[in-house]
Amino acid sequence: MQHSVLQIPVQESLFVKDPTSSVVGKSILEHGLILLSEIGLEDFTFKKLAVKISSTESTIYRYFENKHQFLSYLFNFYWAWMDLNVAFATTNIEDPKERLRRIIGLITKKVNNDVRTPYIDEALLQDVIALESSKTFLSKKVDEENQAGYFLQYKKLVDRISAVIVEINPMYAYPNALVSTILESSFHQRYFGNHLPRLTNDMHIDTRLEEFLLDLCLKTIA
Amino acid sequence: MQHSVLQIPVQESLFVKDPTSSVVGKSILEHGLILLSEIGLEDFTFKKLAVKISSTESTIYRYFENKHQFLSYLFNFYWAWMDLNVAFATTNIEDPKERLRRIIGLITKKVNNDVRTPYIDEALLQDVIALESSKTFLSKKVDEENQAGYFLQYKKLVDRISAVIVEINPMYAYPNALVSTILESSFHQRYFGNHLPRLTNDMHIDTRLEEFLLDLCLKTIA
DNA sequence: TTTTTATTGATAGTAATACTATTATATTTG
DNA sequence: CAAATATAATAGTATTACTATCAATAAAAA
Repeated sequence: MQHSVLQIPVQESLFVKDPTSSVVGKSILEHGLILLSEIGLEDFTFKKLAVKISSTESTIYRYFENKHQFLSYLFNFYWAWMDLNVAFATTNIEDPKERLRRIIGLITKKVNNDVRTPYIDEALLQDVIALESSKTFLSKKVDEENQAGYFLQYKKLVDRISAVIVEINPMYAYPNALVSTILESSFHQRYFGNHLPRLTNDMHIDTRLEEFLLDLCLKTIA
Repeated sequence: MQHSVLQIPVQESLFVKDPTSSVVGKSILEHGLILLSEIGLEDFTFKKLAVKISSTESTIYRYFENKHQFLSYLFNFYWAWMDLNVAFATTNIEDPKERLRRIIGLITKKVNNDVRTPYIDEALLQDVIALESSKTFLSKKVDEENQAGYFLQYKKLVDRISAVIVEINPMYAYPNALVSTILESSFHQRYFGNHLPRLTNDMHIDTRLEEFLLDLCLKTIA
């Protein structure tokens, strides 16, 4: 019996050749993610990945222009997947405050591997995105990459959550700013909790992070 | 007549040889900052900087281990300088809310070059830190660098502002988290305003950014 | 099933990066 | 003035970030 497979759509501008279209491509995704989580973007090279999957650099270059594009692919995958989860978790919930509560629950809690997406381990992906995602947009090439659609999925999610905020308080002037602030903060506060504890207040437990952001959000738009 | 010179203290772990102790060192700081602002950290190399200041790579390596350490030096300089400004702007102000207001004014508004610090142009530095600062701590070497004191000045400022929050509301559970969130947000929201406007709400004008963060802050700790 | 086409692996090569080492020449300090 | 120190010039290495070529092989079309 085969379980259902989740197809996460990623822009064509984020790859040279669709990695999901072949066995090597899927291997690049799977082991590229693992390698990234192990050594970080700075030390990550296509050469090392090639050795790991018993292939060659030139093959990997046929799928991705460079490691930055590879990271951006994962970035989009993550947010597309999260957007799907958010959409699912909020359908048929009348009360917008309850929807916001569920959304903040989703973005603050540690995720588990989604078995419906083979070759991508979401638990690993979340760690990688927490550490590396800011590097996708903090670059001199933002405008060019933005034009190419590198940040579409992230923007879509921000829009979706902003809409909930507007529903709760149509007069609030900064819904998108608030949403992108809590999304960034969610990653950074957890990271600070693990590495720079003086910059936060004991964020080891998911529920504290959730309480911090939910409280901040509700009070701000009240 | 000589105007006063501000000495900004930077940890010894952030350089090999103190760049303020020599003419070449100061030139490295001054033109390194300019070059960074022009081409960004990814394309920045000591070779390019050496050419720019008519010196050599080996000379620059005698001051900084690598470009990451150079960035961290600037990161600390910026926050030490900002901490000084915050301290100055809040002395003799009784009301903690007024102090918070002034602090948020300081961190959200565009800074001008401080003539008391030769060879460092704070206006440029702010732009560079906005774009690159996250890269100082989002790395696999955080713990090691944290141990070495790479983030001391940032932590000091967060503590100082947190103390004000605690004064306003001693019961608020997340003062440090709130402060690091607004500091990060301040940079990112302005950046989004310039490059990814869909992630924010018209943050071109300093006063809007200020209003957004002050409102968020005051309501959260109310 | 054969031919065509596309994909991969193997190999080679280039320019740039991120350094380290050596030495002659300046410059500063005692 | 001598001694110590800092710099510039030069050279060199390992790695990175690619690009190019081509033979072997797998997949698709005829």
